[in-house]
Amino acid sequence: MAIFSKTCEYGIRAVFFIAHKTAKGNRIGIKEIADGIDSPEPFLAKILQDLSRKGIIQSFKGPHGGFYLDESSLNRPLSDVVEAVDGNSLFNGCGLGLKACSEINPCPLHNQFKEIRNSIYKMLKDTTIGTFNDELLTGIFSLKK
Amino acid sequence: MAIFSKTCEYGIRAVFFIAHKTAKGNRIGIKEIADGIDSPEPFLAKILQDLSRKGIIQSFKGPHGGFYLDESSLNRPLSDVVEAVDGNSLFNGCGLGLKACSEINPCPLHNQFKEIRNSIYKMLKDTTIGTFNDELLTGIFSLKK
DNA sequence: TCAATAAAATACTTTTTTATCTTTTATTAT
DNA sequence: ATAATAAAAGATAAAAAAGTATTTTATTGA
Repeated sequence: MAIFSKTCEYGIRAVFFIAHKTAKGNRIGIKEIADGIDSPEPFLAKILQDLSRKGIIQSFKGPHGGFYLDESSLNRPLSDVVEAVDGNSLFNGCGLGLKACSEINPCPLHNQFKEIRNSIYKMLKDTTIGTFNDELLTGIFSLKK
Repeated sequence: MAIFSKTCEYGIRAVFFIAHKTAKGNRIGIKEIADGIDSPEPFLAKILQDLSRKGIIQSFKGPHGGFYLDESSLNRPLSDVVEAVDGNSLFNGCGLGLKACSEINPCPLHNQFKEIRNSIYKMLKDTTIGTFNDELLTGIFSLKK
């Protein structure tokens, strides 16, 4: 098992890619994004449509249309993307799958998981969609392969 | 998305349950385990057969048969259970799903995920199947609901 | 207005995960 | 030996996730 669903992995890679490709007000098409992050195009289209509907990214139809990010979207934490796609069970669900697990009715690993969930949440909250724009321009980070 | 698959959640809950129910040399049947951890019985049977085949737990057929744990199984780290069921991608896979992600070809979140994976691994390595036997006897921990 | 462009929406297929059901094998006690 | 017990094995089924294809809507520029 991976931490995120495939949908979420593609979604995060896509928002990073869109961020660094549309830094100066332009837009980018689904084909180029899918190619840039090595994902199946029609599947990614659905993911981005969903993120667009939820206001996480922006889009525009027609010629010279495409996906882009406005200023406030660039500053969104990655946790918003994850929550939009995978929900918030990663941040507050029980590690052993118990619905009623809580401080007063804990599973054996309750406290251990609380720490881990918090560190995942903190990491995603402290990283914005635009965080890596500079580094992506220099090519030191990979979003495909 | 949860951290573990359903299969793995049931597996971990089951080994904890078997550990505390068979502390004094006896065995426990699949029905009682499924009931004790609130899991679908035939599905759990599959999981336990697999764990038994892999030597993570022990079993015995026939009257008074059932599942149990020998001394060395009780001292196994939980990471062995997780690895047997979900594989080791949780411990060494890329958070963004990139096959070739590594120190020399990192994804943007490579270092952040390394820390998180390490803390998950450490937690599972430091916890053995028998770790909670005493606490489970007192009923302070829940394995169902 | 019309053709071209590109995302949105919808419907569908495949694969994987989760779950169930049936038959077989091993063991015990009578 | 035989009947009862309980896990092992195998075959199927249902649900969810991943992926594809087709049609519709919005926008632009000629």
